[in-house]
Amino acid sequence: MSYPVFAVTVDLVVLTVREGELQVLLVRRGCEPFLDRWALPGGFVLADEDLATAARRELAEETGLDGPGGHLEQLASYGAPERDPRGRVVTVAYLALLPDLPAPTAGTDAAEAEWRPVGQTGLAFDHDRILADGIERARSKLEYTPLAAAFCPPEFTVAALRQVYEAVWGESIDPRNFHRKATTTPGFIDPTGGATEGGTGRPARLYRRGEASLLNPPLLRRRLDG
Amino acid sequence: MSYPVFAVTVDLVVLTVREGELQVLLVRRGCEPFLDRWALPGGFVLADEDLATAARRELAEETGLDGPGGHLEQLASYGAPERDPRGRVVTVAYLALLPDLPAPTAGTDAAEAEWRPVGQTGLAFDHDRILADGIERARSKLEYTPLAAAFCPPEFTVAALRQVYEAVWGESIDPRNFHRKATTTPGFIDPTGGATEGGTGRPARLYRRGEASLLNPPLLRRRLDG
DNA sequence: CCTTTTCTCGTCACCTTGACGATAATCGTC
DNA sequence: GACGATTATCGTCAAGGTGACGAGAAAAGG
Repeated sequence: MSYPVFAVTVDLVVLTVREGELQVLLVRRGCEPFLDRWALPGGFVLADEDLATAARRELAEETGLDGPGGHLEQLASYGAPERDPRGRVVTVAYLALLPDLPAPTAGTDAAEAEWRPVGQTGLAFDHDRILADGIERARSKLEYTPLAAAFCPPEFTVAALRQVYEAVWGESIDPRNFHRKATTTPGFIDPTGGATEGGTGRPARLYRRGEASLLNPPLLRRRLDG
Repeated sequence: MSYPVFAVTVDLVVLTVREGELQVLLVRRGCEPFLDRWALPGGFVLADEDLATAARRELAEETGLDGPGGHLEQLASYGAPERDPRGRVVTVAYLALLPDLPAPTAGTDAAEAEWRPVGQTGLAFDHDRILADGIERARSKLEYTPLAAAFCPPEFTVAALRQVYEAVWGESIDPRNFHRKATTTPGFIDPTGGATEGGTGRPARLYRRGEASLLNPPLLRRRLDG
């Protein structure tokens, strides 16, 4: 039995909240095809490597990060016959949510890598589509899981968490209602006992990410229509 | 630049509601590896074929069905290095939701294909895991989308729709509250004007699947805990 | 005609949410 | 040190959704 031969890559939709907006990590391609075009970071899966392992390796290579912070999950796979002019390539896209930590793209290779506001189009291959799918997944995940905390440092305030929601969803949220929701939904966030110092206004209590995997009840964004 | 060589397959988690319970289409393997073991139906992606096209082709081959009824979506990809002893194979799993139509597995090839209650384990490869992921996806989809109608024939009653929910979720639902929810959520179901005849009890109105892609508000199952 | 069955509609208490007022705790300035 | 600005936190209230459950409507069968 013979069967077609494929190459398999992983591509990463790495999202963070910087400067009050949702941004994505993009690299400028240094070789053909799509030379000099912006693209999602990614690379080939090695011969003896699991898909998730390849995704973690690429993420570490591009960002220098690896630790327990943030979140990485499989997004979807894309395998249209003509998506890569070099041949038959199937890519498994992963979605990463990272806090806005100091090391901005201070990794290693990846010609130039930069944080760019989402909404930029004209990416290489079918990466416009993959990015759009990743953003929608992130927006949806914030509704049903406590993963917004993956965008925050280990300890954060309710206001910081709210600003994540506002940046990812692109809509403003009432601070008082959000505070009630965040502090009363079981397993969403846990108080550390500490508080912020030195800022303007009343000091805010600090929280850690809660242990729940699902928000119950969920925190739904406003839907315009069905 | 050289890179590892892969084979790519699609595997299908085909679910239906039969005899009041959730069932999955399984085939008995006719060749090594895992000879005679139950497995999800699937096959290799052809040289010039898109992933979704391959999934639709396999679905048609195994079930004989193809029409507009039902629902097919990508589930996830699985590519552990040792998941197939023949070599490096990445599989893209698809989830199909089908009504319980007459032609039960009356397709073509696929040595023996049968509807089996979900919950059966001991499948070939990593298909236990894929099946579990598919079931969880289906349960979740029923919460946020009108896709339960994909398990029903084109025209159906509210009671039939409720029985789909009960079978997929494995819990009983109050018929009166479900009726209110199904008939008042915009875009969930649309009345055809017709009604059932000849059954026992009061005739039930018939409905078609609504045009909404998302239930708003969603229809959440009971969660034991976060 | 009466019972059984199932569909459909109502009622009521409870909870969650959106809108928004009020208080608390800090900083900067005078 | 008093005062206003700023932000965090807590309360209040009405509207809407949900769970629990009663009751009528419309058929079949004896």
